[in-house]
Amino acid sequence: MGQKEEYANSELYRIRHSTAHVMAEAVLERFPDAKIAIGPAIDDGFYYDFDLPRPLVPEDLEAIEKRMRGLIQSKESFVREEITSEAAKALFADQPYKLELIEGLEHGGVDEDGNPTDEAVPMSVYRSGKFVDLCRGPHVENTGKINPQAFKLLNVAGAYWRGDEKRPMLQRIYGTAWESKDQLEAYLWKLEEAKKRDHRKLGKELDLFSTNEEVGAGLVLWHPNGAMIRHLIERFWDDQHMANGYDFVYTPHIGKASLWETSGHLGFYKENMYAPISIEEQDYYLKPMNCPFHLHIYKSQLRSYRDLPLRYAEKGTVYRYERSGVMHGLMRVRGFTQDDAHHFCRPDQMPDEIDFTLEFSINMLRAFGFKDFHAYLSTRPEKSVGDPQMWKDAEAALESSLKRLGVAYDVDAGGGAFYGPKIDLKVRDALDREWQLSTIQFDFNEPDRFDISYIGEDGQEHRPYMVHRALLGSMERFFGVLIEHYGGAFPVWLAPKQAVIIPIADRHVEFAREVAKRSRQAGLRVSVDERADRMNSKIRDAQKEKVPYMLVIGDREMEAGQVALRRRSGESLPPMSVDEFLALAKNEVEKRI
RNA sequence: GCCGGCGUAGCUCAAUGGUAGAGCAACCGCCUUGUAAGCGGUAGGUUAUGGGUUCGAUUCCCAUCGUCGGCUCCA
Repeated sequence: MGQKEEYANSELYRIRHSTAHVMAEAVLERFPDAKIAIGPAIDDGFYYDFDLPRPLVPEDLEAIEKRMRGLIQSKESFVREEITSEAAKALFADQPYKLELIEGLEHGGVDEDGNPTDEAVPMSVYRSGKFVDLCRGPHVENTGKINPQAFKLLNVAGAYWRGDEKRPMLQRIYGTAWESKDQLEAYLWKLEEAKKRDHRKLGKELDLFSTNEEVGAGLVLWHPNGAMIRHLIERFWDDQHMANGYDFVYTPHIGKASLWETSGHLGFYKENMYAPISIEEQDYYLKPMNCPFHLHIYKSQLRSYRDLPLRYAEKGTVYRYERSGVMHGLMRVRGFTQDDAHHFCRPDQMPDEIDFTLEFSINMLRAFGFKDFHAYLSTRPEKSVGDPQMWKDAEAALESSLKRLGVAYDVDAGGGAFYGPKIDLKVRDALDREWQLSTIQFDFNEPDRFDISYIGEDGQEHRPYMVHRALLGSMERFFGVLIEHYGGAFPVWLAPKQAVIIPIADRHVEFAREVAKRSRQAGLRVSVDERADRMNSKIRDAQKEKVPYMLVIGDREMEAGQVALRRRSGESLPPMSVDEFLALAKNEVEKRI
């Protein structure tokens, strides 16, 4: 959070906030009847929300941007003025959104950034040129401090007034602003890079997955290449779980209404569930979660304290009704497979169990090339179920595990689910973007609802702790993140095709097939490009497919019984024997590079 | 769900109120090739779907589906 404050006090923050004001001034010139809402600085830029007489088009943005440059040239000073609420109301008499903000400030309430404030705040306005805005500041001295070569308006989007979907929809203009032209260009370059790595684009180019209008939105078809990667991920996942004390379970995709009544989902999660399927006068629901089934497996027999901890793992496919506008490639879908598990343990085992789970989670993610983690610890909200002491113990266990493992974390006080505190783990990818993957959540609700217990040393029934956890999150989302992290150039151990063997002329095909056969026997996924094309063209195609190894075979290699290895990096290695190549590949597969 | 945009061949894109065109890919043929595109040919589209306006719609309008940028949501 220190970082946040640092940013809020930086010159860059002032530049961005000031650029937002200049933009609002330009918009008001163009649309004198515009109603202005709020316009803060954000990470990488700024925005301003407007209520306008018509939708903005790209030409508007160009014109506004041009006018902004003019306003910047005139070096208008930003002048701060303290003001009474009466004066403010008079000043903004025809600006209903500002009036609402003023009222909010009068009573405490919500400030410009949407953060609650407890007490009346002194009101201030900032003037620059003809524009005056209710604003806490700070700003740069004058608009000339904004580098006209270092800002850009990016796009227009809808945004609810005050983020409330029951309030009016405004038009939000997003922009970015920097101190220098170079910084702006670096930022725009990063956006371009991100576009190139977009998993939806790469998914098509590398033939990894698709969705289909007729199948339905948010329902993913895994093509052979994507499915191979998923299989390899799952195989690794299975091995790790087997080696770490998990039991595998399988459970159905639907369950009777009564199951979801018991679990409580029909009470608090129904709007995210698919409508029921009715048969023999019973309603069945597609499962949005796996836990009720796992709870029944737990309940299927009497449990002793000696049986615990129990860890039930399942790559469970769930279906959730996501509103139509929220779907996004593989990141947000309606049908997805969670790498789910539920742990049941005694209170005395609980801290160790959390330690184990967090460490296991981090090790799992590390295996896929993620190095930077950031955790969010969410604690008890106002409305919650369960014994407050259990909450405290659980929160303490989560926090001490984070500390022990040295994971950087923020505390989201009161941000937990009503049924228990949790840790969410975010990873940072190759482009410094954060993605939420793992989650470790206590549940103080379902054990009660299903009335699960174990017999303790004392011969009495006790309620176990229950923890939900997903390490990768879901196969879909994890795959999406992985695609973007590697930019489609998967490490050798995950590459759907690890090597393409490229015979230069037809007379080399036979030897190429021999090399392919030996490679397959050694466990590699290879193919021979037997097309009647030039070697150059075959290399080009293999590069585009991002195949890690290209083995070129011509007269020289055939005579010497060797292969010429070209890596997708462009690096060409001196000719080597097939065995040498296989040893090299084996080594890189094992190292997971 | 909401605001706005988009939907033309497998892919990337072009064009028009008078029933659509290119490159790549595919297929066929020639070439037998040395580290990112050899040459020629063939085939491929009810312009997302359903309505409407019009003499005529792929183009204009409406709805639906899908999708993109956001918002809200993601117990």
